[in-house]
Amino acid sequence: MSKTRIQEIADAAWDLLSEEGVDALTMRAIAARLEVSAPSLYKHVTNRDEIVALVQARALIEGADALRRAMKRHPAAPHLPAALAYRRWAIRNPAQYRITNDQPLLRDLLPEGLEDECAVPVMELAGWDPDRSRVQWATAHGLISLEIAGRFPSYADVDAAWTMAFAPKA
Amino acid sequence: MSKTRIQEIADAAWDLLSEEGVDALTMRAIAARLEVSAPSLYKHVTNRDEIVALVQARALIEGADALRRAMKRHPAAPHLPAALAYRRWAIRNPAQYRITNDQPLLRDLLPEGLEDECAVPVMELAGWDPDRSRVQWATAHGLISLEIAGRFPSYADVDAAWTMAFAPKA
DNA sequence: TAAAGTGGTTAACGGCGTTAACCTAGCAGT
DNA sequence: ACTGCTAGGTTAACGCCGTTAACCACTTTA
Repeated sequence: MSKTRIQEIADAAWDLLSEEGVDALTMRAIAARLEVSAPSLYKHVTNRDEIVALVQARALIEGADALRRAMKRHPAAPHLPAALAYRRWAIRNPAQYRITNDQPLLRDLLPEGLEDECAVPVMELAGWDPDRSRVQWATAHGLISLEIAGRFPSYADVDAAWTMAFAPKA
Repeated sequence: MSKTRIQEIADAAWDLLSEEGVDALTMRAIAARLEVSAPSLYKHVTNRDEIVALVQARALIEGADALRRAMKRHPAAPHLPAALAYRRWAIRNPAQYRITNDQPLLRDLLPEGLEDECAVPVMELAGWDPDRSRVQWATAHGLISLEIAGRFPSYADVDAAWTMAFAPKA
């Protein structure tokens, strides 16, 4: 059973983001990667947003997986390792991170329940306190967003900030 | 002494963002607001980025001012009021917030030293600890960014998250 | 008075998402 | 074996985008 064409489109979009960044994600560029003309993409997808949603779905899943793996590896004190694993994933996939977190999620086009599923690990880390989980999520997201946007000066010790934010308090 | 044309362009861009959002900030729309053709903007500005930079500069200043005013009003316990004032400003100017914080700052086009100036109030709130200031900045930015992007469910108590993040610890 | 500069104009280019119209190969049903 | 449908391509084109080129009129300056 080979890859469906939609999967090939999603993969091409993902690779394009990895290699050339957010602005390179055009219908024509995706099509070129599949050696096909741009309009033919519309035989498989209703519009560009549907492709963006495929990317967002994969990004949500990969981010949550990174969190879960780190939590499993460090069951005693998972906070900092999990946070750093999430950061690592984001810094390695900045275009995908931005396309899923710096603009509205295309909820209508996402698999049912996916967003909630991916929030579970964060909830767990926060001891199922919803306010705390939102603050911790926001802190991680803020640090990543500012780092990706280049808002920290080059001499900034970003690791120290993550440690301060997520290391168990004495 | 009347407004310079560049100031009129910056104001038109600002208003356009307020009224129609990030995607509406096109050269043609700005020009239309000034009842002028799009190419004539290039007599005053070298490209669109220069206009974006004007918006970013104003947003940085207004955000920092909101912080400073709140700190002055609540000298005893400034953290939460300052954070909420910053949030309030951002939520009222979401397009401007996004254009200056969700993409790289156009540093080359910003007034010299502006970025550092605007970071001062945050530094002061963090007791001049650079790591702490970055964490607090990131937390506020993360909460705002997620709120603007609609990532919190409608039933979420966002105020409670801000209180947890910024209220003086017992 | 002539020259230079200022701030407009229209036409146009290449890139974008998207639509319309068409074509062709493969398969299904009679 | 012929018919007709469908799946998945094609090219041409539209209206938007940022931007450039060429031109023009008015004002200032030498």
